[in-house]
Amino acid sequence: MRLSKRGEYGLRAMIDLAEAFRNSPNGSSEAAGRVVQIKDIAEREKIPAKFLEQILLTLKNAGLLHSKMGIGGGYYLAHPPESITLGHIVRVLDGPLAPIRCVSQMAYEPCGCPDEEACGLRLTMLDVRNAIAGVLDHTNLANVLDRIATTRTQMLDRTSQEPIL
Amino acid sequence: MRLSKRGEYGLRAMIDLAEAFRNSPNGSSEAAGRVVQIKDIAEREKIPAKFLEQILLTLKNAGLLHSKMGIGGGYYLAHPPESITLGHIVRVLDGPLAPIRCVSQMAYEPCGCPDEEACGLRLTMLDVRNAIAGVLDHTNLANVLDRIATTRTQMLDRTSQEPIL
DNA sequence: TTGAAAGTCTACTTAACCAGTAGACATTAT
DNA sequence: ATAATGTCTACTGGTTAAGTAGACTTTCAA
Repeated sequence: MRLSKRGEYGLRAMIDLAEAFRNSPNGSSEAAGRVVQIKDIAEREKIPAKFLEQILLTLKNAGLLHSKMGIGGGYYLAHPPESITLGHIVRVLDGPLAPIRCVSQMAYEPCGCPDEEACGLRLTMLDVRNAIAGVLDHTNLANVLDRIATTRTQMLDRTSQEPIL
Repeated sequence: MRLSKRGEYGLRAMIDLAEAFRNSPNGSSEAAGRVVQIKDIAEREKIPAKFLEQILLTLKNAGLLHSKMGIGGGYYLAHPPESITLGHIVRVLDGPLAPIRCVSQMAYEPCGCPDEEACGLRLTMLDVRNAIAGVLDHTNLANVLDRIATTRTQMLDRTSQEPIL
């Protein structure tokens, strides 16, 4: 049930880019203030730059990122963080979420058991698929950013309160 | 997010053995009537016998199965179907359920991000891990058998009613 | 108009892992 | 004894994961 490094790095990079998006002055042109270069992401997230390059390119070809070439260029989100789900990112980089193909929505294949409808394994794996998709398809980049922020705040609250109590 | 063939075959075999367990006369000795031979499972479930051999051995060494050697021997569940979860089986054959190790209960490893507590990826992957474990650790072999039975019944109901309506 | 700084694209590499096969061995019932 | 079973270990061929390399293109700015 593993997420590959591709998937992991891709998600980290997208979160990084979502932060840039949010921090960019609004009202500015599409790319301005939101472009981030591969090497900056690679450095911050500790990802091999050449590997990240491929990953971002894949994400771009899938329509999740836009890019600007040349000096001052880089990558930026193709859509606001609210409308990019982690499920989408993972599917692009790691393929179907389903543990076995006979319960996959995006890459269904019959598994060859005599009766798929009444296959115990299939029914359970469908639950697993739905559980995974339930999380990943309902979490978008904005949710992730918010969660980081509130977790940080909670931590600050705790440390500032402890000495008082 | 894939389940390996090892995992898939192992689950199918365990469900097969659970059926044998349930069909065995109760009150009989531990093994009697419940032993099933590798080649029978392999045939029914269309699994390469030599591969299945390894899988069952692994499951035995993990304490989920018992076996009887020699003529008339075979494998049988070490515990009643109610007390063997699919989560346990999958962990034995495929390792941790968690998508990344920094959210794994059975094989935790730090992922090296500056602040694990406030890592957005980690928080979301923890949700995913919990979603998977929620299904797999709360589904046991008896649940699977019951579900197969009720699904079959529903199908029969449908076919017998359709001509009437 | 040139060159440096970015992304683009394709091929390659190395190691690990997956799925399966092979075969010698141990145990048990008849 | 011997045939039917499980036990154990090694091997293999193919695929994938993770990363590296390098030539190419586009853009900006001096």
